[in-house]
Amino acid sequence: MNRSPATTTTDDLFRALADPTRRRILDLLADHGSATVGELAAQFPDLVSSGISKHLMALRAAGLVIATKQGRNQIYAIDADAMEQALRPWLAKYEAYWTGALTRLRDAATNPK
Amino acid sequence: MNRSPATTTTDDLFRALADPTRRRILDLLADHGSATVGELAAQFPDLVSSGISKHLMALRAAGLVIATKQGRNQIYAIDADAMEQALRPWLAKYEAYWTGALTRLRDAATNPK
DNA sequence: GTAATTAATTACCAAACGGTAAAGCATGCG
DNA sequence: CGCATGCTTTACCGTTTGGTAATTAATTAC
Repeated sequence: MNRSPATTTTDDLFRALADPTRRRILDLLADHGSATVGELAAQFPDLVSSGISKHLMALRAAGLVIATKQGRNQIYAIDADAMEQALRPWLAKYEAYWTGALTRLRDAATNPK
Repeated sequence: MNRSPATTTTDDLFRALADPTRRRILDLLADHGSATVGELAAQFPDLVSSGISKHLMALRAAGLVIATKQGRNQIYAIDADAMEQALRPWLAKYEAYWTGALTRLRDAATNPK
């Protein structure tokens, strides 16, 4: 039962991304690589840690994040594959509109820094 | 005062995208090019048209959609620029993770259909 | 001018959401 | 062992959200 959290639906994805605190958690994980609940909670002085825990559960349920237990800490990290796979099909529908971004991405991909 | 609806914040964007009905409205507009409230409402048998109107106002407030009055109809269409400009900065943070998508986008941009 | 059509607004309701506090569960340490 | 630590779960609360119904406004048709 420790399988991947059932495929992330578009619904799950966008519901999870709707909250600014959850997006900031993702940002922190993206910057930091991975972090424990305590480390994350320390970045939110206005929130109590169980609130962070709930947000993390939401992100985990949406499949955007994975947790690995290490001692009594939970190490959280972004599940890049799941995030991409959930977001890409949706993005694909709108890529046609974003020729500007497409060009920019082509540049970035063709001429990686 | 008919200028672009103040810049769309990341918050506005994701809050607007959080609702499945609003995402489906965007899909319909993306497919159909543009549509009136009535045409859109016809695609949602389970919803009453004032509900659609409210969703459209939400999308408009988020800057994802623009409306032009034509007779007694309102013609809605996606505001592609606003959508891109709101989404791109956020996407940029995660592009690094999605090398697969990057490659695919490079192909699409380099070798347009 | 009057009636019909289209959309937006308002008032209201139930459900979902984000937050806290407190209890519960493992795990590590003296 | 007994206690502290780190995190999750539960119970609860106020606010926001998505929905409907009814009213209002504007435009077209008769």
